[in-house]
Amino acid sequence: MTSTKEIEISVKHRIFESAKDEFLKKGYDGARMQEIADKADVNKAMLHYYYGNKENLFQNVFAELFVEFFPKLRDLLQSKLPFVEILKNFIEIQFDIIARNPDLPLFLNNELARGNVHLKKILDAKNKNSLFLEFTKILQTEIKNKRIRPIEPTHLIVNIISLNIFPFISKNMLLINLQFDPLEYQLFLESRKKQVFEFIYNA
Amino acid sequence: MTSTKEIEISVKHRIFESAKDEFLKKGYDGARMQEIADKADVNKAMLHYYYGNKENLFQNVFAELFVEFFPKLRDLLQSKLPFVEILKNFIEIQFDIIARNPDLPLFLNNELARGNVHLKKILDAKNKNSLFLEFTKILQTEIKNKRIRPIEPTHLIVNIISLNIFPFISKNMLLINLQFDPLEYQLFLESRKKQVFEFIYNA
DNA sequence: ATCTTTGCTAACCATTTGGTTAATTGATAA
DNA sequence: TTATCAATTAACCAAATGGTTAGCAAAGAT
Repeated sequence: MTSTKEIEISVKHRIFESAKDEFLKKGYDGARMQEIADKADVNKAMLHYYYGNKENLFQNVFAELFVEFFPKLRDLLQSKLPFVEILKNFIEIQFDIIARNPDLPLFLNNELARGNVHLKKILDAKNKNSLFLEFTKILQTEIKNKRIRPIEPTHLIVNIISLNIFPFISKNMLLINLQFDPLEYQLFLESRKKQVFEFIYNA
Repeated sequence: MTSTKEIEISVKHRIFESAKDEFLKKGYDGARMQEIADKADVNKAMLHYYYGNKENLFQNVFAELFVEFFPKLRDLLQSKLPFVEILKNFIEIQFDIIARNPDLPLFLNNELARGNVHLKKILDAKNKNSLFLEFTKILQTEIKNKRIRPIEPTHLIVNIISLNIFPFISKNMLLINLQFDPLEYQLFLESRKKQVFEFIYNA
């Protein structure tokens, strides 16, 4: 029934998923090849058989993590929707993407801080004609036409990203400082999307 | 001139500072005892002589990192200043503390994400009668007296923290996404304190 | 039937890394 | 002067960890 080919895909895929878990949770340094193998329920030698070495496995994993990230936001910014709608959608789309990958932002910042050159290259490339440049232009037009309060576009953009991403990056700090239990935290996140929009809109 | 005692203090202190650097930069897993010894210009055995083992050295380091953190903010919240002043000072004090320890937030979130139990304990303890609870009370009073726009206090607090801390945690991402060079980033940070206050105040 | 290729495993290897130890130095006290 | 004790070092050790290898088993090709 299971052809050699199917098995190959399945094992390779299990390794990949397991590695993704492990790297996201523990970072490059903390991740253990043996642990990845165990979670994928394969012999450790299989990791090298399919992916050569740790570094390469790592790169395979996070190269995939970006595929989803940018297209939706780019489409939005090029649409002709009214500004409020763009703003609202921008916040929501970004929020949803991150909610689906809650460990990603902390992971990325970590690897960058660690000086992961390869990751930096990938990001630089993805970021060629920058989303934020485009957003900046839209904001400048709005400000010139006095449809929104004057603000340095860079700051506004950073504000939006901050408000959206920070609760995910700092999940554990928030749990401690606000004395949330995990359920309360969940509810908090769910009410957050709307709150962030309102907050930005008011400011 | 240099008595034995002075040397002891000096060597131990050099180890401590070096370890702080290394742990903040690389995290527990990434930090290397040899590297710490080299940076402190001492024999590796000295680390164990003075601090026993890696775990203990680590705990010594980050236990100290909190001393400065909370008292100032607590004093502020217990003062009788008008709300706007409290808000303004809260933002500024928090910002300044973090600006002086820019690597700390990322480090903390990391260690918590990796399940550092000891760190969690320290934070729990420091956080006993919570700052944020106190701030929440102040906010509720202000809202009841209709001096500020109604908002869930938790969200407002998270907003303030987000806006303040995120640019430090995500330094590298911002450098890439906004295509800043380090100098521009520096200037950006300096203008940020005021911007954050205005933004919050308007919202 | 048999040869070849591919997926897979156990056992092994080399390096790194946290940690130890025995010996040395140098200051201080007797 | 000598005994003592803390500070320091080089050399070493054991465990962990990323990586390799020789061989097996089963599917496909000839």
